[in-house]
Amino acid sequence: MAVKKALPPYKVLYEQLRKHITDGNYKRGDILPSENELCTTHQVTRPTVRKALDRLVHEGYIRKKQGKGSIVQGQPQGVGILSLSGTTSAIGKDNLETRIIVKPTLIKCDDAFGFPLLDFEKEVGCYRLERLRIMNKQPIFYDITLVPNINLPRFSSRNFENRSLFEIMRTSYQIEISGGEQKLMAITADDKVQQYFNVAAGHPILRLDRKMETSEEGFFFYSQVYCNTENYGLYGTF
Amino acid sequence: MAVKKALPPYKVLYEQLRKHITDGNYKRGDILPSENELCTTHQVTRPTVRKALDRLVHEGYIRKKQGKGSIVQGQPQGVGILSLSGTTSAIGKDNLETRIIVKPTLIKCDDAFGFPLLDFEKEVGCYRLERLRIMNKQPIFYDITLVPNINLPRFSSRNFENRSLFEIMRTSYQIEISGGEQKLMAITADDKVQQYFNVAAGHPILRLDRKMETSEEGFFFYSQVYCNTENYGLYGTF
DNA sequence: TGAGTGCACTTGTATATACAAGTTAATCAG
DNA sequence: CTGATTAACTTGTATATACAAGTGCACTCA
Repeated sequence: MAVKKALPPYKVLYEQLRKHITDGNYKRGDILPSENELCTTHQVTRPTVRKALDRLVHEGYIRKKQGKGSIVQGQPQGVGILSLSGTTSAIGKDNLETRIIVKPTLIKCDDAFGFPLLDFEKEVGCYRLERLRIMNKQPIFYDITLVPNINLPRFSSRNFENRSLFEIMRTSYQIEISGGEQKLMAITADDKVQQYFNVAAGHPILRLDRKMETSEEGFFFYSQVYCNTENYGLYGTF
Repeated sequence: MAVKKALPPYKVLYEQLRKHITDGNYKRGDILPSENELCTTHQVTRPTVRKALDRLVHEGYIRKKQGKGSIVQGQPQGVGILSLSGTTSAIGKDNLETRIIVKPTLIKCDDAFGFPLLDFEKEVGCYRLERLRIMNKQPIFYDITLVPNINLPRFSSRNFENRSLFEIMRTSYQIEISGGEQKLMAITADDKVQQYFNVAAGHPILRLDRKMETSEEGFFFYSQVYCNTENYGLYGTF
């Protein structure tokens, strides 16, 4: 039970380099130590080093160039669709305000925005919360989130204002989002959305239904995001 | 100029296996020949075979299970945003028809759907083509593509019907899409789009502006995709 | 018969080595 | 001083080999 299996060397190296990048020890544009250097400093052979680097490349942390080296790219952006790109170029994070419309409430449901729920998820129920994200006094996102009621201590009483769910999951529960599925569509605003976004009837809205996979085997959560892309498009890299 | 560089063995094997999967010779659930078998049949060593398989895993064509083998997953869904998920679950590829509306034409432009063009791209001009993708007799995508006029032999005369640009790039020019940026928004159909999609005025449309990076240093291409998501949502994994 | 053991097969990880190919900077000839 | 060559680096690809670890089936023994 909970046997702490030693990480293979290539994963150790991967985690270490990754941390250096996310911590900012290596900045965008920096060149990582060469593969041979990493070999000697970590006492492994080149294929092992390359395996770690391959992973960093794949995830967008670094870029490699033959004859040159491994160039740090920085934090990969837009795993899925996360960041915003506005007509005004520079938008501080400070201008993004998050308001809770409906506090986390335990409900029973059979389906999460088109994604079928597992039997045990139906059984334990899900926390449901609604939030509105406002940028420069303008509502941009309205989202509904469903989180299955597995053992997440004090979940319903946590403060979700101005903190992303992803961040809470990671810092409070050591759960990371490892991937997911999403479905996108353009719709016209219904009454509720019209009101939240303060737009006219028939206004085009982007809707995003997502199922998030996590590092916790068998734990998923779900969200439905409505986005007013009139002034701010959804931006992402892939 | 245009030296036909021989593909390295691992890429040859990758292409071959990939083709077998996309052609349906290997179906979902099938087990690929074991790594050692592939070694003998292709006269390469295991690391080489594994490199090809790693790539297929990464792209979602196969899944590997230690002690068992390589299990075919089928067509990968949504590298970036590509595939479709309809209300009807099973949609054969056969039902997706691609029609060229405007054949590749060399034009000069300063800007590609919001992405600034490099100086040399402005100088050499771009091929522009327009396509309409039709599924079950219903137009789903309308896209405009801009490809800078670098040396791509016979580009303008190639057949783009029912073949993705990505595929042509890969097989004819050994150019792979390594990533990119995209911007998403919901809009209402303008006159042209209304006509192509045969929808009413004010119909919500999803617009996707993309800049594609390639394995060829400094070579990008651009597309603007209009999507009628009324019956088929855009589906992707991340 | 039935449960358990072991073997043969699979993929996972790692070493050691070799050469090809691209980049950069120093060196040398003019 | 300028320009071409060279040498020393970098990553890319490939071989050959070894053992660990997970899976599944056939065989054995109670």
